[in-house]
Amino acid sequence: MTQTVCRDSREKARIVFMGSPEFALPTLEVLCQHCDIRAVYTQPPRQSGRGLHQRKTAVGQRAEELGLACFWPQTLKTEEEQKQLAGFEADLFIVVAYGLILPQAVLDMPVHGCINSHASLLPRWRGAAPIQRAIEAGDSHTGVSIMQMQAGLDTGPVLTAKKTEITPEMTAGRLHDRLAGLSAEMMPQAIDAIMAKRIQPQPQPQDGICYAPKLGPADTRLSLAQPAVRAARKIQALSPVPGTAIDTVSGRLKLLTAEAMDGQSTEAAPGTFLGRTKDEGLLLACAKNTVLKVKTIQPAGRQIMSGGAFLNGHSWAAGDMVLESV
RNA sequence: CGCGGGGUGGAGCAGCCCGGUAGCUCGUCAGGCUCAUAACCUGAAGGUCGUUGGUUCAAAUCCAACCCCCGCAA
Repeated sequence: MTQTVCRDSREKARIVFMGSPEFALPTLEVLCQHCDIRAVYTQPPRQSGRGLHQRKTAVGQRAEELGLACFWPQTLKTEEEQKQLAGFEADLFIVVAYGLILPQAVLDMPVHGCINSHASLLPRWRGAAPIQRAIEAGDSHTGVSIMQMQAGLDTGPVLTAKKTEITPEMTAGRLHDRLAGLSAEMMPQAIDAIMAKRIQPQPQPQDGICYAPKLGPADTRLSLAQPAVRAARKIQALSPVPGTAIDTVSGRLKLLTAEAMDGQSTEAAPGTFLGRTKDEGLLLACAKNTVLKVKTIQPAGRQIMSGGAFLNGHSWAAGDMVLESV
């Protein structure tokens, strides 16, 4: 039995997998079959969530369930950590949303280098929040790129990329799942190609570079003093987590899905409630006479519900200013 | 022991402080009005008020314990 495992292992690429959030899970699952995973690296458990308990990362948790050796160093800059990492004698490091910087010494460690899958069509949206920023910007499409890692932030030459459409109904959550799946689909081929040296990584073009800064506190508050189209994109870009909210006379409302009402206009000031739609939407005035249809909503402390359901329990009348004056 | 909100017919809420007939908006069903309708009118069905125990003549309401859901912050 042990011999069988050894024989299989010789044929499979020996890798170290590095990743942290859910985005990396589908790829981890696939590689579990396709490679000999010598070790999994992830971010250390942190206090998080309600109650501030120590929580493992999604990857840490899954790796444990899969019976994989799992490590969560604070940094890879120390000699000690690097020595351990080198001990796995991996052909390749696979990095998917790991969140720790790999020092040059680590990048140089595996025979075939380090490859990283990134949720955008590079060089567009390098950085921390490519999925959200692509939706927020109103991009018509995005994708996944797998690149050979370099020291810079998502600057390495691209091995392969796959494109997918961003429809108006797309939320960050759904796009996240789609791209996470794409990454998993693409990775085995990319690994085979690089191991066989069948692929020539293409340097990223100098044109079209842009960066996707990580989400911050400012992103979780929505201004209606912008056209409905922009507000709707922002809502979809932050949905379902962390979500973006407005403060109303009925408390804080996280807006989870919305669309701009192209055909409609209003004279009412931004923040005015304009009525409900037959399909359970809630209409709000935005800047420049535009109208926003909020489809789903989550009041603080409550469940997610449709705009119409929310209105059933609140006596908002068309024409009311519902934004809480600051 | 981070801070906080909530569990009431199918949905969203009020009632709780100050115990005493189950309320509102919507949905569903039936009928009516209408050329017609997502509009309007009339009527009906549908609830162990999260669970268990306690106090009381009487508990959705007061007390205790427990279960479940969620927001903030990180």
